[in-house]
Amino acid sequence: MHSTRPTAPTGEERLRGAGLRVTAQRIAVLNALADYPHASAETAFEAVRPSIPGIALATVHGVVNDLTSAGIVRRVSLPDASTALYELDHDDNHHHMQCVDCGRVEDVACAVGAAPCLAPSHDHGMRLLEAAVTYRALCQQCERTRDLV
Amino acid sequence: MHSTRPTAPTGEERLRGAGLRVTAQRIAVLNALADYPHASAETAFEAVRPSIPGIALATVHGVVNDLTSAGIVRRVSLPDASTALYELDHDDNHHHMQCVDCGRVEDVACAVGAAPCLAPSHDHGMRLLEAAVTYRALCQQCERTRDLV
DNA sequence: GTAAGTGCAAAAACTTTGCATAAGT
DNA sequence: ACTTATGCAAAGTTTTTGCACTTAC
Repeated sequence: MHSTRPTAPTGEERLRGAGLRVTAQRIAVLNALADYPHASAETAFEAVRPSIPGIALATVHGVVNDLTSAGIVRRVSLPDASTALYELDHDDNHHHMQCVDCGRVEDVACAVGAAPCLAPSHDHGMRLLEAAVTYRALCQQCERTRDLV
Repeated sequence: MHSTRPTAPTGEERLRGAGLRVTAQRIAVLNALADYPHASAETAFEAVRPSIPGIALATVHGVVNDLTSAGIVRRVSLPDASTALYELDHDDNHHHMQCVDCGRVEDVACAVGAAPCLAPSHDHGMRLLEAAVTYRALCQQCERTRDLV
């Protein structure tokens, strides 16, 4: 029997749903973010170049900005990365673990699921939207290297 | 009767404890961060200029980098700030709440206290150092402004 | 006296902007 | 057709680097 489970929307569907035009550049960037989660604009640019040789880095910046505003992509700001990273927004409110030495980033599932997953001790009169958790850590490889010092 | 409660170490004591030389610039930056928590390098620079007219912005960057490496200062990377912010590290493992509209930052006490205050669902083979929580929120003032749109 | 820190200028890294051209609807 | 997006180049921001000079120890 065939599954009746709804499939995740394609990049094209996501763009149309947000009222954005479907361009080769946007599709290519979405594909690059699927291949390289937590990619910088530069990384996405390099990943996209083979399929769209003429693309400009400024265009990639424009694309990730547009897609972030549309809620299709999430911008991730981590303490130990100097540049902004981007990932597909799957509405799963997951968090990130980063090696403070090499900067490697891993996803960490959120136990709660819906945002905000954590209540602050004081709301400072602000309306809470979401809680982003970053786990700062040391990966095995870096820990070994560090022991040699 | 006199209190026997230990006082917080002074900037000079913290510098000496880290094996760093005590300079007027470093003391001034530490004082600026006490006056302006969550200051950018530029903000600290402006705050320090009256007392040390000849100081260079590059020096402030150097100071906050050195003090961050020494664990005296914490670098705070927030999703809705384009520049790095710095605060004195009081080892209280507190978190931050930021208005996504105006960028205002408030401290949020951590219920647990000691880092890491939160356990990840999966550690990816990494040794956990600390969990940093950023609450993205909307302050009353910005919410009102937004309602007018 | 020696090593560490600072000031300055220049460069690097990252992102945005303005405008003509091209492409999507 | 009309509007939006792209490519390019240029400028804007933020941060780092190299080297001579100064200061803390």
